[in-house]
Amino acid sequence: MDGHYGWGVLAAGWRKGPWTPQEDKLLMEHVKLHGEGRWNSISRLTGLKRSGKSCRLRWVNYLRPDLKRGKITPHEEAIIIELHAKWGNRWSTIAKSLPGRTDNEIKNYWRTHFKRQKSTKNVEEARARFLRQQRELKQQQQQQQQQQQHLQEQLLLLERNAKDVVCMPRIEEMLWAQEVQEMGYTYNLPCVLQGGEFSVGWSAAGGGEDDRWSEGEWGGLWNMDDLGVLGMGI
DNA sequence: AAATATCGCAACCGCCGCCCT
DNA sequence: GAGGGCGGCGGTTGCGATATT
Repeated sequence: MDGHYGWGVLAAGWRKGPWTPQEDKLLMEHVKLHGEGRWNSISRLTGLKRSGKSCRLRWVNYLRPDLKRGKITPHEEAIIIELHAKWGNRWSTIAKSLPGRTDNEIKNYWRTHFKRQKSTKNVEEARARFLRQQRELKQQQQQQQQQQQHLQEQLLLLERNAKDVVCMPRIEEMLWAQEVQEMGYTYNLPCVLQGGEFSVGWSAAGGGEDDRWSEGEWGGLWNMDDLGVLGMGI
C-alpha cells in the first residue's frame, strides 16, 4: 500500500498505515473515558492524527476488549458457511452470530478459505440445505393456514346454525384440541351448553415424549427469531 | 539457498443510510 | 424537503510471514 497511499505519512493532515502502540494507547484511553462513538472528535480531543473512520476501524477490529483472539474454530466455520448461505456477503450480520469476531475477520476468513478455490462443495451443500429447509418451512406455513381456514369455515357453519347449536367451541380451542389429539390424548372441547353451563376436559389416550419444540440442526446454530426474513434473496 | 506463490491480516476507500439543522 | 456530517458496511489493496518449487 505504501506505493499508493504513503504508509505512515500524513495525507491531508491524517496519518495512515499501521498503528503504533502509542496511538493504540491514546485511542483506548479516549474510549475508556468517553465511550464509543463521536469518532471524528477524537483527533481534536487526543491529538491523534487519525481520521474518525480510522479510529473506529482500529477500535472495532483490534482494540475492543471483547474480541476473541485466535483461529476460527470448526464450529465457527460451520456457522459462517451456513450463515453465508443464508445472508450472502452481509458480514456484519454474520458477525452478530459470532461473539468476539468482527465482520472484517469473517470477511477475510471467507476470502482466504472459501472464495478462492476449495470449499465450493461445502458452500453449495450449505446453500442447498438452507433452501430445502426454507421450502419445508413454507409448506408447513401453508398447511397451517389451510387448517386454520378450514376450521374457520366450520365455525361459520356452526354459527349459521346457532339456533340448534349445543356446543360452541372457540377457534383457538379447536386448534388446541387438534394439537392435543396429535399428542395422543382425547380432548373434550369446552362447550357452551344451552343454559350457560360449561363442559371442559381432556383425557389421556396414550402419550409420549413431547419433542415438538426440540431444536433442529439448523435452529441450533443461531437464533430462529429472524426467520421472518427468509423471503429475502440470497 | 534463492525465487516465487500463497496465505492471513490490517487498513484503506467509496458508497449508503440515518440524523440533525 | 435539502444538504451536510457522521457512522457503518462491503470491497479492495498491499505488506509480512510462510510454504512451495
